Amino acid sequence: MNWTDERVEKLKKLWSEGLSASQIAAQLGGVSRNAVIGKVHRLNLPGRAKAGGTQTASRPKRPAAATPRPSNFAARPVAARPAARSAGNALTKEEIDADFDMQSAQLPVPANGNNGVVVPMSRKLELTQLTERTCKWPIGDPLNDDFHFCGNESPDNSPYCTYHQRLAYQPSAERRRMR
DNA sequence: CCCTGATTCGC
DNA sequence: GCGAATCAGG
Repeated sequence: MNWTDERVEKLKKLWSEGLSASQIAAQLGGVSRNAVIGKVHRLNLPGRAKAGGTQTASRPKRPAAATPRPSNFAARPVAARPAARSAGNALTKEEIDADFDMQSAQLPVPANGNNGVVVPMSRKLELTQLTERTCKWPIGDPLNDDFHFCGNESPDNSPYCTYHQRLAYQPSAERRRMR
């Protein structure tokens, strides 16, 4: 992926809006957060420096000049993220609509802290802190300001935690029978 | 451990 | 110029 004018422009925009480097990288697609940060520096964009000026006491700069990286280093898989998230929001409208529908039908189950089932405790995550490992189950009205995501840990690459996974993947037939 | 940005330096 | 590796901090 190369830095086209459009991509640079978007980078500037998102960075100025305060999004984190990893979030920007996710939206641009095809780049790591390191790439974003590196680019930000090269563009001389204002970083997120600590005001005041104490920066960070003694920083030994870079320790070793001796073979930091082995030459037989194989590139990491990096998230094989096909940039499924186009531009704008992390979740497409379709995804939100579908999730929201299921939520309306099933969520009202109370947590009553007991036994093994139940995990309806959310971490009230903001959209900007969702990662590959956080449950992306939406909670609340997206139009409301108390809207957030579950955010509990989800196994491997699953978009949902184990609790919401079951709700999400129930065939509508079974759902109806349960109800 | 998760995340954040900052820096260095081989490519 | 690019960005992975690394560092430093929350």
